[in-house]
Amino acid sequence: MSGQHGSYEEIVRARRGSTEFREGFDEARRAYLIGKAVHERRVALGLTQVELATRAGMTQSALSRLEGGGTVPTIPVLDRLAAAMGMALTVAFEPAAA
Amino acid sequence: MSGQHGSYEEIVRARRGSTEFREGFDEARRAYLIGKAVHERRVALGLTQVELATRAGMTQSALSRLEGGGTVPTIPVLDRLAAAMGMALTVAFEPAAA
DNA sequence: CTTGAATATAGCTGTAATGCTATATCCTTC
DNA sequence: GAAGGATATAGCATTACAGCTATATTCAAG
Repeated sequence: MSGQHGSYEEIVRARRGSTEFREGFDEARRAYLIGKAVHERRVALGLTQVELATRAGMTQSALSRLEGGGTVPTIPVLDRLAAAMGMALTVAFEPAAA
Repeated sequence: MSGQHGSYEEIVRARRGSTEFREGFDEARRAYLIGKAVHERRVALGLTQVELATRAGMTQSALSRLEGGGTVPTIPVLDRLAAAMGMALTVAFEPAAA
């Protein structure tokens, strides 16, 4: 058990510095932040998922998945969502923070 | 010929106002603008496609396709490109212009 | 014109998001 | 607790992007 325990922690420690691990983390955060923004805006508009999804030409299940941070949405989907929420999507390269 | 000619123009005219047509146009423009931004930044950095693609962990062919506006890139790819170009990607919902 | 580097394209495969339908689960009201 | 609305999840199919390799085309220098 102890051998397995040490081995597991070593693996996690090694992966933490790897590009793949970081990308996975960044993607999950990106998905989370987008989902959160959509959720908040939807609630602010007083819409159900069905209503917003219908407006955005998508399914309630897809919207639920998105709001929950389960996927990194495609830009066309985000464009449609933005329009449905009376907003505009900005996708831009900006100077990197120091 | 004239019947077909008129019919074709009517179809185009009808499609122009349709959501599908507009979405296709908006997507193409989105792809174009993103590709243009990447191209300009790459040239400004004095990098070849191979060099930038390598930095961004993608293939030269994918980069060429992207720069040419052939695809609407996924957000993870744009994130990697931004990092490779020393920039940051912004994806945000903003108030719609009037 | 030739050569080599840079870029664009072709054709196929793999992957992840989204769509679809159905259903489970949660939440609120009575 | 029951009922109904809202949301989350399951499982499968479809689609588009990106990967891969190879090659065609373009471009610039000699």
